[in-house]
Amino acid sequence: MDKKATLKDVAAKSGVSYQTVSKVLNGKANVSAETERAIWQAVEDLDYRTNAAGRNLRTQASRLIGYTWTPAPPWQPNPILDSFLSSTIEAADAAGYHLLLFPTHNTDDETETYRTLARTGRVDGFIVASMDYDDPRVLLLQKLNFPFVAFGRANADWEFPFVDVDGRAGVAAATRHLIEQGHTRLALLAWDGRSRTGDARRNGYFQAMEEAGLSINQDWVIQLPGDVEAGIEATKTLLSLPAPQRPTAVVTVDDQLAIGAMRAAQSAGLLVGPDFGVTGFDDTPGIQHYSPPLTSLRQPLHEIGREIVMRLIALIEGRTIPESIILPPKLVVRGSSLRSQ
Amino acid sequence: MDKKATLKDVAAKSGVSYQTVSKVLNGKANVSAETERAIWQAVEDLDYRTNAAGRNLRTQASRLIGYTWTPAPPWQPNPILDSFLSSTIEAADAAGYHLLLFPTHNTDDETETYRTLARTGRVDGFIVASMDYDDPRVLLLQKLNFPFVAFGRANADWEFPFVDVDGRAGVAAATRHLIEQGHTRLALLAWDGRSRTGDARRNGYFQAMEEAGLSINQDWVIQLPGDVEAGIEATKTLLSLPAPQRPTAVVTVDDQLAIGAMRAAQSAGLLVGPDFGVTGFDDTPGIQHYSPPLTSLRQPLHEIGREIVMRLIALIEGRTIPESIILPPKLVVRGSSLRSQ
DNA sequence: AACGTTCGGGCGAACGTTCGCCTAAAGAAT
DNA sequence: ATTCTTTAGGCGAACGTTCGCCCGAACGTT
Repeated sequence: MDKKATLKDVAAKSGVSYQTVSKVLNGKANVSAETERAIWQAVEDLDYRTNAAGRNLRTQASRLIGYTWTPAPPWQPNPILDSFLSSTIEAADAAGYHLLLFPTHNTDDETETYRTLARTGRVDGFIVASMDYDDPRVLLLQKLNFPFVAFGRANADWEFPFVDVDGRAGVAAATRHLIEQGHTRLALLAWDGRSRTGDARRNGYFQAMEEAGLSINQDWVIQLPGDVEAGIEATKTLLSLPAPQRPTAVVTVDDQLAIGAMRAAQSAGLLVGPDFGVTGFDDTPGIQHYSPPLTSLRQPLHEIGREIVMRLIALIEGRTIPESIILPPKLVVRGSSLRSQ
Repeated sequence: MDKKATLKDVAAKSGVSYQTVSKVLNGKANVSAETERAIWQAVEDLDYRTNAAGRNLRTQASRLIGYTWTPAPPWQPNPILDSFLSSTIEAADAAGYHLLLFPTHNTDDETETYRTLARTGRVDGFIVASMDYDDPRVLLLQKLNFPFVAFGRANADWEFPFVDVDGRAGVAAATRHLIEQGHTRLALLAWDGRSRTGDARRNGYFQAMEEAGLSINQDWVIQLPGDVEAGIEATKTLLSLPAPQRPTAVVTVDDQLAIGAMRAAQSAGLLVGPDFGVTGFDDTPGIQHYSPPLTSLRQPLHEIGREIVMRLIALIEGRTIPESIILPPKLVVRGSSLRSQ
């Protein structure tokens, strides 16, 4: 590495003190036009750039935002990573921040990494995703009084800034859509375990069913892990019900489950769409090329990233932060849910 | 934010000078067992963590690695991002480094961001991906004498540390596999434009065809953008050839093209696999659930991430760096390339 | 008794900024 | 002619580390 020019080098070259150079560069100066020109000239000649470590030390800020996510197994697509990261990075960049990625050590205490990053001043704030009830990260960051914005919510009575997607409204829309297609016997594939996101999506189904005056068969609501295999198994079970109780469509809370449902229905000789309706959640890139293309709910990831970053930076910089928001997903209708193709 | 304990606080509490505390924490001390205990006790009591800005300034290092990628359009899956990032982060973390993500501004000079990040000392080195011939980033970083390791190669006569995947061997294996399935008329869908990666993959096809003594029809080699729509169009063209010159299988250089090929073949009433063989490249997560599941080439992303990071950190820390390596992708055979299902 | 040696730890300095306060000179106002 | 105000920029200090050098005391050696 070549050594870099410092403020002192620029100062020496332009004949002022280095503190004055600093002021000029930060627009806080009170200097003659001539001096200013000389300084900028020297900056250019030396290709001077403010040293990040020096600035960080002095300002007690890193201009870094921490983010982590739980990587999917290699055979499972991550429906949102690319879009979410790129919109986040872009928004952060516009405000002079960068994103720092850190790993999730599932071995030990999962909050330890957050604590270290916070206390060492490595990052100025966190984007906390994959939220869950009683999320220990929220507890920790609140105790540390450290800036963060969540993607999603936790316990109903916890207060913290967040941006969330209205999973209930989304799944309700999908359910209504299937009902409009003429289905009356609709099953639900939802996640097992309790999570706020899972509860919301499940409730969307209940809400839409109730509003349509449709009864819900206990056997139609299946809780399972969110992967294709589980979706296949569950759908097989559904299709083995006696004909009058057999559902003609299935609403799912993620695309993996929906893919499983499609595969199982197809193995059973059903035509997905006309015979058996399926909807997913996330609009995972690529599902438009499945046969049939999968109807799904698309989260406004670009907006989510922007809104999260905007709030977080306001929080970091001590400005007042806009109210938390809940954004609606968009139902993208494709062949898997259409009776007539 | 609560204020954090510094070395001086720890020193005051344990009755030594703060410099001594620093030495103990870094294992360079020469102190009595008793003093050492007292210091560690104070560290624990105060929950002291080394301040990153202070250390960075003093050591002239950020312990940050820069990475950027070109985001895919939202409807296109990114086949490698999740796996590559997580393996990279993990490897970096193990060595005490973090990953800094920065955006690609396609508006202005694309190297400007690299230059700034390097000269401000924001990062200690780069992972440079999406390599191409005459890549200006390589030129810049070499001029700056700044540490980087590339994922992929550029011009044949350029020398720099890299980790690459043997695209030629991969596509050759896919081609041979189709030949073994009994195909003799094989087409190739390859990227237009020149890129080292594209050339390598294309050459894999030529190599395998030649080795098998099969002749190549000019019409069978199509250069096109790497997306599904282009794949569909190109395959339609192939299928409209007079029967004797019509290919019975197509080798592609990425999964998007392969998906396009499958769709076009299916629209033409062909059974993909038995009637028409297709292979892709990247083993994009999710393609195992297409109908039929797509045969593809899987890059050893976990190993790639590890090897890149290992080299980069060696470079940064001035250690001797292992030779660059070229890793083989693995052919994952699925229904799209099998004659008998 | 004078001399080295090791042990245990102190101390000054520097990394590159930013920030608040100070001041010399010049011009304006009384 | 004196005072007041602005203009233009200097200066000291501090952010929290790490590193090399120094030094006193204790100990053992001729």
